[in-house]
Amino acid sequence: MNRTYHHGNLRAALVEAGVALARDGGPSAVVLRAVSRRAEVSHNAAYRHFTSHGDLLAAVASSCMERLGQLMISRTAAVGPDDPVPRAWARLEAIGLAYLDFARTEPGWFRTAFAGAAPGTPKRVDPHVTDPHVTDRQVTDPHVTDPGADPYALLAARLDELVDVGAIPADRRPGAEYAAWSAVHGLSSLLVDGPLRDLPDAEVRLAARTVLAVISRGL
Amino acid sequence: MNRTYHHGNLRAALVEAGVALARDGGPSAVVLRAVSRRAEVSHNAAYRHFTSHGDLLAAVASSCMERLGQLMISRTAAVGPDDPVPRAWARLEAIGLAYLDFARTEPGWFRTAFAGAAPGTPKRVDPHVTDPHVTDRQVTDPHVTDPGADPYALLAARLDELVDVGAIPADRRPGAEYAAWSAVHGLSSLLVDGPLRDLPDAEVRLAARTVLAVISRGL
DNA sequence: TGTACATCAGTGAACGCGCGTTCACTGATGTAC
DNA sequence: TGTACATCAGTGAACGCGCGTTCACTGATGTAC
Repeated sequence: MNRTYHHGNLRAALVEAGVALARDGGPSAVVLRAVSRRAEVSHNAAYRHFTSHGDLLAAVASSCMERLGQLMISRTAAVGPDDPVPRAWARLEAIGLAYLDFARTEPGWFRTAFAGAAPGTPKRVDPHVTDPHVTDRQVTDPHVTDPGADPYALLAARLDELVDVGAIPADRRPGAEYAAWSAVHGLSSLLVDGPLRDLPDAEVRLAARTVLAVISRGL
Repeated sequence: MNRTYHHGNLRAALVEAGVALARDGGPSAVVLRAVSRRAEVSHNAAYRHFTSHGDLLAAVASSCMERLGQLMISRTAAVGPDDPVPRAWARLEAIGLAYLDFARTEPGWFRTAFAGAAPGTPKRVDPHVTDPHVTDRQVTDPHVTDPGADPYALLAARLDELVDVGAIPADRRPGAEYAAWSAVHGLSSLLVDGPLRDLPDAEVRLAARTVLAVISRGL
């Protein structure tokens, strides 16, 4: 980070500052003036790189989402090379646990990742898009810089693997991502933000175990 | 609502006004001054009935939570009187669908119901409480006026029923509420607030069906 | 039944706050010749 | 290599805004005698 009058990479520095603020305070801490302050820049400099506060927040949210994806990737890679079937199950469980751990250890980032599109700034998904590079069901944020770290895609890959190795019948595959994602995301939300906020650790472990077991069994 | 200088029931009127605002705008629309305006009262009158804005918001959130519970109750009651086992399953599914429908048709209320305790105003749950009237695992808001309309308790009752009629083995009961609640809450959140916000209706139906099927099968 | 008085439940004005955004500006950079 | 100049990326001051909260107040109500 050079210290000339022209910053050099202010956009990235602002996102980084926003991520740091989001870590403790969640999305509401990503305040334009506070972010600028932290980046040691006047509070209107951000307008050279973002059209509005919401635009900046969306970029910060994408970065948080990517961090979640990175954790999922590293946990998947750490799963030992068993037989294909138990391995595929273990890898699914690994991304589920990564998701839960991310939510629990970085609640600010977790909340920010899913607060990217405020009401009034809906994230449009046009189902009739014809661009061949756009997959059939694109739900991720286009600003995520590493498309390989998209949590949704990572989940879909695990489910495909389960079908490929014959662990689950192919006719169970449609909609399976909704079930798996909902269960893990729901527990995360209830624990981070919701009425299970103060659940004792032992209960949290029981909840995590049960959720993952019910999903595996149910698929 | 009498129109004397002394309102008579301003507390209830403020909560009602807050609920009306939350319906369109979610929790962030429950602004102390806006609520007072809607109740046609000066904007500091609320301090006769609530200690702070957060206190008012919590009361509004409880009311929203109660509405969710009421819908779950009425849907449960509408389930036909089959044999005990399919009936118990149908009743579980009914509360799950009620939850999803509530989230989809009243997103403002749904978001407000779960926004009651903002970070900084944690809802304390003391696991060592000795009051015999407090159940073992109290997670609900003490301000809910109808304790019978507590969504968590309603879910627990359905799961107990499933065990009672022999639909699921008793050793599957512990933690089952986490799995069922997480899955349904997670899908609701992803659809209302999250990346599945713009999912086409057909996909929403597939998602709902899959989530409920996976949970039933997994239990 | 009438009156004095304490208490309750509202009012109206004002406070300081941090926010997002806009404006006219200026210093730094890159390019054409 | 040097210079003129357009463009880029910052600055500093100011804007209006609605917010939660506090203050001194006053009209309405209920109670004791």
